[in-house]
Amino acid sequence: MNKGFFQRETLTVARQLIGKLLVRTVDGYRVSGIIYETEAYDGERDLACHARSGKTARNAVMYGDGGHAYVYFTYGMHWMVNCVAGVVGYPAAVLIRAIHPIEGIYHIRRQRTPIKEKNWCNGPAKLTKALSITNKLNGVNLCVRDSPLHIELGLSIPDGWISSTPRIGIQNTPEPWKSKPWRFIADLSKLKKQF
DNA sequence: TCTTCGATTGTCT
DNA sequence: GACAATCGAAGAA
Repeated sequence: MNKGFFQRETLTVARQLIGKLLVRTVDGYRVSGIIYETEAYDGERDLACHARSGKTARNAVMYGDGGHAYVYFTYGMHWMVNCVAGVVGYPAAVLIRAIHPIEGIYHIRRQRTPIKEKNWCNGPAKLTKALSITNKLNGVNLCVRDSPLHIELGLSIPDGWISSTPRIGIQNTPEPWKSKPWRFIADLSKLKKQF
């Protein structure tokens, strides 16, 4: 994807990332999946966003240019991957919550065994495990094909396949942020019929 | 299928 | 010192 794709309103980026292909390159081979669930985190005003208390060493990448990866560690054991949205100076990102595996199934199976196949990539920390995404990829450019992690055009998803709900795992966030319908999720059963 | 609960450590107050 | 943009096992139904 070109950089302009990411330099837009965070909610637009979150919606448009549904159906795109997330590609991880490991030792020259591709491990990838179609994105079908995302969440938008939009600026310092958004009290669910990591940038709510200003710039820190951890969230610095979010303040940079759109089209880069923001990878962080949480719950003492999990990595999460986001696409930075917007332009330099405006902290915003879109969390990738779930993907449908397409390439590199062998790699994914090896990472996720003995978990059942349907649960390989249906959660933000699950897909980072499946694609071997860690803090080493924090800040990488998602717009170039030779990057170890990047986004490609994938499928066009009809609006009718997508629903939006409040974001997950932000129970202690004050309103109105807790209830903002900034989570986008596509109907996986319909998506699967494309293959 | 649903609910509960322990795991485990970087980051910020 | 508290908490976190979660996961997966175990037990109940």
